[in-house]
Formats: sequence, C-alpha cells, structure tokens
Amino acid sequence: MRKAGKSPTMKDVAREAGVALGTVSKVINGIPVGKSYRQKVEDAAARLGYSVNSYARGLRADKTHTVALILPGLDHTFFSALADSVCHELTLRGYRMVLATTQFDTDAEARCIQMVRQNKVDGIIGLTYAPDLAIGDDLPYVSIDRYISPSIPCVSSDNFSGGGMAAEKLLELGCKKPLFLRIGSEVIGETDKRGAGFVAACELRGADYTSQRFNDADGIEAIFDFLDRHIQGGRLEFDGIFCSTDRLVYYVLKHLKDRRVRVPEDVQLIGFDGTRQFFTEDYFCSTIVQPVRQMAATAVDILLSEDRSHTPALICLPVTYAPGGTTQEAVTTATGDMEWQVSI
Amino acid sequence: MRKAGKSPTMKDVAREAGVALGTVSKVINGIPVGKSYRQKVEDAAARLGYSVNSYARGLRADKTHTVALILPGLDHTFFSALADSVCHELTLRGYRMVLATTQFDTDAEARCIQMVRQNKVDGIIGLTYAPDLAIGDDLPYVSIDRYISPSIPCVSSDNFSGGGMAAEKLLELGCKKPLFLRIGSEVIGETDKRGAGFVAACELRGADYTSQRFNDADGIEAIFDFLDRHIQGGRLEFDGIFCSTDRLVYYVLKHLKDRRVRVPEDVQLIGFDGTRQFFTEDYFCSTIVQPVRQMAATAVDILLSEDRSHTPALICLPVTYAPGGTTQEAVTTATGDMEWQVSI
DNA sequence: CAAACGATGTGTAACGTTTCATAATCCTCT
DNA sequence: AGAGGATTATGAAACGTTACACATCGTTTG
Repeated sequence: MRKAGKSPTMKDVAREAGVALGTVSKVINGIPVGKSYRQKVEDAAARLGYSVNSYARGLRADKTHTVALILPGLDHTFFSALADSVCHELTLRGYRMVLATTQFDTDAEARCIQMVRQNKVDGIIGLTYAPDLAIGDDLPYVSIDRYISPSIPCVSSDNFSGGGMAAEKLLELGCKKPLFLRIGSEVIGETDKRGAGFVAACELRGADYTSQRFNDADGIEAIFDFLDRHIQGGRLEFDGIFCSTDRLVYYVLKHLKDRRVRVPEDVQLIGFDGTRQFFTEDYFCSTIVQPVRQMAATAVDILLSEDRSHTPALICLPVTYAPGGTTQEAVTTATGDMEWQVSI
Repeated sequence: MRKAGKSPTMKDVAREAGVALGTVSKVINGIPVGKSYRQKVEDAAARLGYSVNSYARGLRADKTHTVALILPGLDHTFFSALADSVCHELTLRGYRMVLATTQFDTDAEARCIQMVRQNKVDGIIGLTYAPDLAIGDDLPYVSIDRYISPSIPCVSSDNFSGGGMAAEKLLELGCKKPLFLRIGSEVIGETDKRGAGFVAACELRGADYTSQRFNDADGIEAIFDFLDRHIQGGRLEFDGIFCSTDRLVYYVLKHLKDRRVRVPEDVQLIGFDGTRQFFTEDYFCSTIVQPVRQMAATAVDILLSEDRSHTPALICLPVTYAPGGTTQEAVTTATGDMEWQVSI
C-alpha cells in the first residue's frame, strides 16, 4: 500500500505560523494561549490540513483513547447489537473501538488479547469462553456474561431472575410439567444461572419440573434424543420448556414439528436473549429479553471509570419477559401481524 | 482509568538479556541473529512478559497495520455480515480493524473520517452516503456500494445484472405487469443501478413495466399511497414487484396484507440483499443475494494491494437469485420448513 | 603471518507528540 | 524610569521503536 506525501506535523505548523512547537501543542490541546498566537496557529493548521498523529500522542501519553471489543462474531443479534451499542457508547465518550472476533475459538481469544495488548488499548470488553483467559491486571478488562475472577468486573443480565421469570411464566400459563433445557459451552458461565433460577422458582412453587443440561460437544442430537425418549404415543410428557437460548428454541421447535407436537398448543416454549426478526422487530419466540444497550453502556462506564478499585465484581442487569408466539398468552400478540407468512 | 505498573520495553529486555537494543529489535522482528543471542533475548522477553508497543512502532514506521471500517450501523444483516467478514479477512492478513458507525448521519461520516485519519490507519473501507465526502487521496479508501470518484475504488455487487435478473425472474414466473419500487437515499449510488437493470431487461423483453422511485425523505407512506392508487376493486394492477431492498419488501408485504392483496398468489415480490432470518437461515423473501463475504474480501484485497495505481474504479461482484416464499416457484422451497409459524 | 573481507552485534538518530524547566515579555508599583 | 513579579512563549527531553552507520570479531587468502 502506497501513501502519497507525508502529512504535515506540528513542526510544520509551527514553522508556517512562526511560533514554537510547544505553542502549537497548546493550541491543539485547548490550553490557554495568547489570542494572536492562537489565531496564527489555527490558520496555519487549517492551511496545511494538519491532523494530530494519535500514534505519536499515544506513545507519549500512556493513553490511547482506544478500547477493544472481543466477541465470538457478529452473526448473532445479541453480538451485533452489543457491538453496535458499545461502539456508540465509546464514540460518545470520545473513544475509538477496535473490534476483534474469535469464532468461539479459545486460541483466537488468546491471540486477540495479545493483539490488542500490543495495540496498547486503554481497556478491553470481552465476551470469551476460555476457562483460563490470561489477562494481566495491568490492563482494565470488563467481561460480559462470564465471571472470570474477583478483580475482573463482569457485566451480565440477571440470568438467575430471568430463569425464575421463565418458570413463573410457564406455571402461570398453566404448565404442569415444565422442563429446562440447556445447551452451551463446557465451561460454566453466568448464563448457567438461568437454569438455577428456573429450578429455584419451580421448587418454591412446588412444581414438577425437570432440568436437563447438555454441552455443545454433545451436539444438538443429544437434545433431540432426550425429547424423543419423552414422547409417549405422540404426546410430549412436558407441557412447557424453558430453553437456555433463543437459538435452542429454534432447534426444539424444528424437532417438535417433525414429531408433530404442536407449539404452543401442546407445549409452550420460552427462550432467552430477546432475539428479534429483522424488519418486523417481532420476537423470534417468547423470550427473556436481555437489556443489550444497558449492558453495553454499563460495561463501557465501568471500563472507563476513573477509579476501578471499588467496582463490584458482578453486575446483573434486569431482564424482561416478552411474549413471542411460542406461548399461549391471554391476548394476541403483535406477531399476529405476520399472518401473511401463512401463505408462504 | 488507572493502569498498574508500566509494561516492559525493549530497553528492559535488552538489559535483562545483556544485549544491545538493536539486537532485541532484530529478534522481535525475525531478522537473523546469532543463535545464542536469539535465545537470550527470547528468554528475557518471555520472563518479562514483553509485548511490542505498536504505537511506538506505528510512529516510527509509517504503517500501523490498522484499517478502519465505517458503516451506518450493525443493525442490519448486510452491515453486520460485512463487518464480520471484513474483520475476519483483516485478521487473516495480520491487520486490526477499528469500527466506526455513523447512524446514516453524514456529519458523523465526516467525523469518522477525521477520527480515523488521526488514528493514522493504513486505509479505510467505507459505506457512506455523504454526496461530497472529503477523503484526501493520501489515505487509501475503498468505497462499498457507492462510486465516489475515479481515484476511489468502489466495490459493489452487480446491481445492474441483479435488477435484470429480478425482471427476468418475474417475467419467467408469469408476471405481465411488473413494477419496480425504489426507496433510498437522496444521493444516487451504485444501488440505483438495480432499477436501471430492471428497466433494461423489461424493455428487452417488451414487458409492460412500471418504475417508481422514492427517497427516504418521501417516507414509506408515499409508497403506500402509490400502491393504493393502483388498487382497483381490491385488485393490484401489478402482478410482480421488484423492491430495491429486502426491507422495502417487508413494508410492501405489510401494506398489501392490510389491503387484502395476497402474496405470492396475487402479486409476486422480489427484493435485494439476501437477508436471512436468524437461526433458520431462510431468506426473508425471494431476493437477489449480494455476495457479502466476497465483497468484504475484495475490498480488503484492493485496499491492501501494494500497487493501487491500476485498480479499477468499480468492481461489480456477481449476485444470485434465491427464492424465499414471496414468489411462486415451480418446486416448493426450503421455507416449507417453517410451517410451524402458521400456528403462531 | 598480516591484510582484507564477511558476518554479526552495537549504539544512536529519528518518528511526532507532550511536558516542563527556562527564557522572554509585559505590567504594575515604587 | 527602573525593578520586581506575573504571565506567557520557547525549546529540549522523553515516550518505545526501527534503521543505519559503525565497531568488533573471526576467518580466509596472498
């Protein structure tokens, strides 16, 4: 890659304006300076098209005004919404964002940390899965949805309450035999409190619940097998399922359709995330909605806060329930809007 | 924000290893050096946990290995898929990506350019709308979907052929009175060739077509009004509509449903973009699919190519047609899979 | 055996900024 | 009018790296 002619430096501006280097620096940084000097410098800078070299600045000051966001990828609403919000929040605060994606690969996570560390970012916001992520504590780090250590603040939605909310809702909607289905990473993260909350609420209400956990390694087939083992004479023995993610709802939905089990008539489904369809903005399914924007803003706030010595280790933000067609609410929901899909 | 203890520098490593600064630099950069020296340096670096300060490096070498991606936002599949791919392609080539979003605001676009210019990125990939974006030609720039000037390479999908493809498809599917509907920015971009391609194909086939263009400023209501004016006795006078984007398909679909016009029985719809539903991966509607990954890879390739003097000003990548339920194909498509939505 | 050469490590200048001690300038007050 | 103090501009040092000229050492050759 070729770059035409070097861009002007402060030295050039100083020469052009006939003032000292330090004066130019002051003007650029808004430090009070004699009016005529300020004018001369501003004119010269404009004439030359000067713009600060933040690499030189970042070298000198130990502050780069850059934050790294490390995510598995952007191919999921939750991730892209998070990235969008984080980017926006950072811009508002005068920070830049460098984005690195890991494809759920723990090696890539380590490489990303390494990479952004070289880049001397002022901090990292990360959504990672490696059980032993090496983050020196010289570099401020805020973790999303995964508690790593007491010295690393973790921002997540209130997974426990969300799980409880899902249980309450299923029971309220008349379910007698609710089931919790979990699929996810082998490592235990904050999101695993969803099941715990579900169980706690069920026990409190004395409900006849079941909780079944699978790992990504088991494959989705393990869940299908489980469901099949619980279908007796075309009838599923559960009448409500809380799935650990909206994506899981999709798979379950698909499988149940194959088995001619009707949703939501025979079994009601609640997911977690708050995934919405494009354009229509309808929820993909009945779901516990994570406050993505708030999570992003909170993560940024904590990361950039002056005093990081007293930040809580774990911050849980409130979730809400949103009906989305896979449960039988009393009133019809907005999804009725999408009836045209019937003809497809 | 507080940073604990400064990180070790090459000087520290040199002292620790008992060698000269230059030798450390050579080892770090893989320049041949005596075996024992190499070992000493590597050991010392590992012991101290040294990592390169890319700000110092970027200051010295006029190369930062950083590329900026400027997008309206990430809240659209096309944008997030593009960001995902660009990020991935850059990582493969050892580059970092800084992401800036503009919210479709042309002022924000200018601020972003300004910001990344300060950041001395090696180049910019931008998807912008400002009619007169000020990009000095000292900074390599690749534009997506918008031709700016002969010296700025533009990567887009083959909008013209895509429009033609949509026309051909509608005619092939039996439409006698096809309509092209456009909504978009006030400034004319590459995407406007969609309509041109449609018109060209219709004229070639002697079809009785109509072409109607609206701007964002007109509001979606203008399109609804237009449609209403062409509904006679409950029947729309067009039997096929090519919409300039999938999003427009959504609005049209919604409006036609209100007016009890059936899709695809009464009128067939084709969009542009290749938007897919989450999880299901089904196309949102019948559509002309943009090769997002290829666009990202191409943009990155061009931006990072050594010799930018002979790059073509405009690169159009091939699009494909994908049926998605808003047209009446001979064979049933994969969307049949989503029948369960019927019950929602 | 000495001179010349090649190979390899060393140290310093430069990149563009900010900061800070110093110098210059301007007032003000005696 | 001149000295003292307050204000403001100046210029050099430093940030961590790379590149290049130079010094050093070992080896080959006449």
